[in-house]
Amino acid sequence: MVSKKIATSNARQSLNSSGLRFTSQRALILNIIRQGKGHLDADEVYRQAREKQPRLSLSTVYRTLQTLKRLGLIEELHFDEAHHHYEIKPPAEHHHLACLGCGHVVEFKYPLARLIKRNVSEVKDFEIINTELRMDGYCPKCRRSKK
Amino acid sequence: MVSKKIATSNARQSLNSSGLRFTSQRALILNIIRQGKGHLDADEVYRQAREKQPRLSLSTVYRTLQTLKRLGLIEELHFDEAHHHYEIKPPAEHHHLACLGCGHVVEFKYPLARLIKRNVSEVKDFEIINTELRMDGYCPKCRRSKK
DNA sequence: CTCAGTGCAAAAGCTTTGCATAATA
DNA sequence: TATTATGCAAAGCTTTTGCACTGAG
Repeated sequence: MVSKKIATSNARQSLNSSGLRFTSQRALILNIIRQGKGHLDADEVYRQAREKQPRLSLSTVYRTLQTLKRLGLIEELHFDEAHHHYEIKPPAEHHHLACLGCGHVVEFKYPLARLIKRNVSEVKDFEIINTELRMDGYCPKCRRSKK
Repeated sequence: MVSKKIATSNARQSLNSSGLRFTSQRALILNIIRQGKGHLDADEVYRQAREKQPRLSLSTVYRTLQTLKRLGLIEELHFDEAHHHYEIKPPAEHHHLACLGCGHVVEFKYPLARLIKRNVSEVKDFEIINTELRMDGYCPKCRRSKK
């Protein structure tokens, strides 16, 4: 996979230029999130990571997630549940719709921040850093079998 | 306060018609959330509730929050932090913009669900139950004093 | 009178932290 | 070699649960 090597060297640069170190653990965790279908929580990252590095610890996962988040390499999402989810920070603003029936998560792009900033007076003078839209509902399949 | 008595009897009806009971604890907790400026987390509700009912327990707060949420009387919000926030469920769809500098939260109304459902093909066939938009950024004041 | 709700205490997640050891720059 | 990062174990928070007792309907 060509893009993986490029992405890895980008991550190395991001880390080094912040005075941080590029370790095998950080590379592994980043790759897991990059390839992760859907959105992974810390424990899922941990489980997948241990398949490659059995001695890796859960604390390292948590610390790495925070580091990567701080560097802007990944994004932290807040679902309904009690824990956080992570995904690679995408170039375009995008959002999430989760089915309450089957748990399936649909992603879609939509330039909301721009729209809101233009149309909502309370927001006009803010500098928007981050935008997260989360919707819940029922997908067609689950809607049918709901009752 | 006139509206309080009305709201209380509404809550009583909501509870009773679901086979649930209207207790002093539930009334108290609901009133605290109703009058709460901003968005309260479970512990803040607990602290305020104990001023009136010192023997009230934290478990009751959690159980009541879930009950009220299930009844649609309050809404659960997911901020950046590790715990949830609650507010009275407003009639119109509204959203939140939090300043990363001073923590101030601005609320604004905007009919997003309708808009998204109309404009995003991936969403068209879903039955939307809940929509939450959260944005972070810097308010004019904090933006100035940021550097 | 009956069953749902409460208080208390204990347990169960998820996440963070202290410290000695290992590894990067 | 000088720090930064890791692993391990322990602690910290938020939230949930079991059970006997209380109280609303």
